Amino acid sequence: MSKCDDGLMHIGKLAKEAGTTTRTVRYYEEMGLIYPECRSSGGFRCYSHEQLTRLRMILSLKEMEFDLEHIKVIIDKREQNKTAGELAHDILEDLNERLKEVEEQIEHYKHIRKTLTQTIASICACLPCDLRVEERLCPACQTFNQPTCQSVPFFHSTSTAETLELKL
Amino acid sequence: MSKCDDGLMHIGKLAKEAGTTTRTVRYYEEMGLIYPECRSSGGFRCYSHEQLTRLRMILSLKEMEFDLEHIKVIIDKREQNKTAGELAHDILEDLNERLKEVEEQIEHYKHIRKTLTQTIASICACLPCDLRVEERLCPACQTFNQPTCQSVPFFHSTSTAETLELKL
DNA sequence: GCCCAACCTTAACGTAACGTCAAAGTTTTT
DNA sequence: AAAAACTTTGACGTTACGTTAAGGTTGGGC
Repeated sequence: MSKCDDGLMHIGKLAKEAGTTTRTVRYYEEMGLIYPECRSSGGFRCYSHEQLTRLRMILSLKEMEFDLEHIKVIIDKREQNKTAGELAHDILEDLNERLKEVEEQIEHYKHIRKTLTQTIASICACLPCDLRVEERLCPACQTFNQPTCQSVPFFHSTSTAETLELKL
Repeated sequence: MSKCDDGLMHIGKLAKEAGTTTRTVRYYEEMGLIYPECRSSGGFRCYSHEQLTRLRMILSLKEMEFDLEHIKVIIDKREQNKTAGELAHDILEDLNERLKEVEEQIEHYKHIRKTLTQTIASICACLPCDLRVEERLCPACQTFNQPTCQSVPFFHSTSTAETLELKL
């Protein structure tokens, strides 16, 4: 009979059940997010099923890419003696805020995609060019913002960038 | 007449022109991405307009969220004595690969958005609940995966998560 | 009671791309 | 020449862990 046997588990089991690593669990402990129920006589961390639930909540929020600081704030709200309705209200704020950020991320990456796509199209035009490095450095092509020399690829962008500032 | 006056500029000017910071420029130098044309007698870095163009290229690629290691590889390709067409071919590979990753990012955040939206909808149902913390811990609600108790909010998810694992 | 594998402990360095001092030297302006 | 503005190197801080390292603990078999 181990000291940690009445429904408790060591860190390895906890981590595996939650689908994470022991290092992560220890780190979360350092950050004040989760603590073992007790320690074995030898110093091993022992966790209850309730801890497992808590860990799963943390990982859930992490999947939404909340940072640990924020996750701490969110799960600590449960400890404040509020009604479930009040708690729901609080947490909804966090989730809605995060939702907004996520939508901004989507827009951000759509913007990147657009720029990339346009740059790719531009550069495709240069595939047939046979000029070498030295030849590419002709005065005409060094004219900024004016790709006057047709056979020498010179991609650029102003601050209202449509394509990347790439010089071949 | 400064030592750095024939069309050259110090690091502050360079950074400002490129829309970045001096710390960033120095860091890029550490990483082997860009070097000053020369140093003043007092040790100040002096950059030419060509360096500025290079820095702009680096920042352009950074906006596409290439890591610096990769950016180094890409801009170093210009030094290899290839034709513009060959170079274009090489760079197109990098850009297309990045494009694919960006599209994955978009899907990733769309997935997060979906989960968040569904969780928000679930939790909204709990807003009218008046139960307090201790009351919420009733045996019925601790039954995993079975929110049998209607007035006690208990949000969960299996591995095929549709909403977050949040327990109010 | 002993042994060994499998597990656990703390400690500490490494990561990416800079931000942010600090203390001291240089350049530019007044 | 003094002061303001700029630059230098150096070094620690950031986030969320991964990855050794060196050494204890547990659990099961004999």
